[in-house]
Amino acid sequence: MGRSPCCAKEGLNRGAWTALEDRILTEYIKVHGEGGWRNLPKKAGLKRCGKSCRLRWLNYLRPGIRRGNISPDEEDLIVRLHKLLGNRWSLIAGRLPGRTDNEIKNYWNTTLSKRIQVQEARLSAGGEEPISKKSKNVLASPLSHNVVRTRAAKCTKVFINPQSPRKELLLADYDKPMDSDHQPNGNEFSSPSSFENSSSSNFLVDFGMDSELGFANLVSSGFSSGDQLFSEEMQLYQQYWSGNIGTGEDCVVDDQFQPNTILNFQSLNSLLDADANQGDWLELAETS
DNA sequence: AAAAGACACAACCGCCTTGGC
DNA sequence: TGCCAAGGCGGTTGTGTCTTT
Repeated sequence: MGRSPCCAKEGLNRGAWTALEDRILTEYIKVHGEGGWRNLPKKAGLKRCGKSCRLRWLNYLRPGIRRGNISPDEEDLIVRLHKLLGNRWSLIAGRLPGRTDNEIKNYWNTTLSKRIQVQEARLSAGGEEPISKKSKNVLASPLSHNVVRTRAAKCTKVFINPQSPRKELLLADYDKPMDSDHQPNGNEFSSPSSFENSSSSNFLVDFGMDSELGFANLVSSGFSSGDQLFSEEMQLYQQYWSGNIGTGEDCVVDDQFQPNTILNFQSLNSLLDADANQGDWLELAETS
């Protein structure tokens, strides 16, 4: 009944890893490589759950891990990315070389969320009650009004409402706040304009890509050097919007765009530099 | 100096997604 | 197409350390 546990718990070590266990795991992975976590403990001679081995390796033993001393720049980046992505720790960590999702998550929950809370409390003149341990989880949750939900929007086609100007989706439009009550469905990806018009079907994007991947790559590829965003795919996309690719009504574009294809953001830097509501312009549908 | 409370972070848990068959 | 195993992820807990009283 129910899900079988990842491993038998009996006779396994739990809690903090010893130096010896670390060495065994490191040596084993050096020889055999990563993967096969379930069988790894038995093969390596570790009395640990496979998941535990994986976590230990990814978060602490893996080469290139940086520990502690999160710089102000990194901190700033975390705050911005969290504002945009919510608790997508792995995505955030992907933008911070050497940092792990677990470390960032911990840092957020113990330090940053509180600091932000204090800052916000100062801004809003009324004094707020001190942060209790119980309120931590609330603080850690994404700010719902401006978090980009990037999950599961598989796309293979682009549909354009012929009535809509092609460049309607350029960044200028995204300055407008989106109707937060709007609940997109299916594979819909709507421009703010379409939200404002309560016409969610004006614009559908289906790029044959995992939008999460696309956005993750957007974040990781262009964030620190905004103009890099204008990759080949970007140029293709721009050509498309300027009418050089695809013609006619309800243009269907297949295979023109690679997974990293993104909308015409001027740069992610400017995106993140803008005010707190900036994240509102993008919302990808969650599949239900 | 000791106890209590707060903090920081490593590790665990369970759900979800993905890929192979 | 459905099932299952494996991997990945985010939330939560446990515990050692630090700070305050």
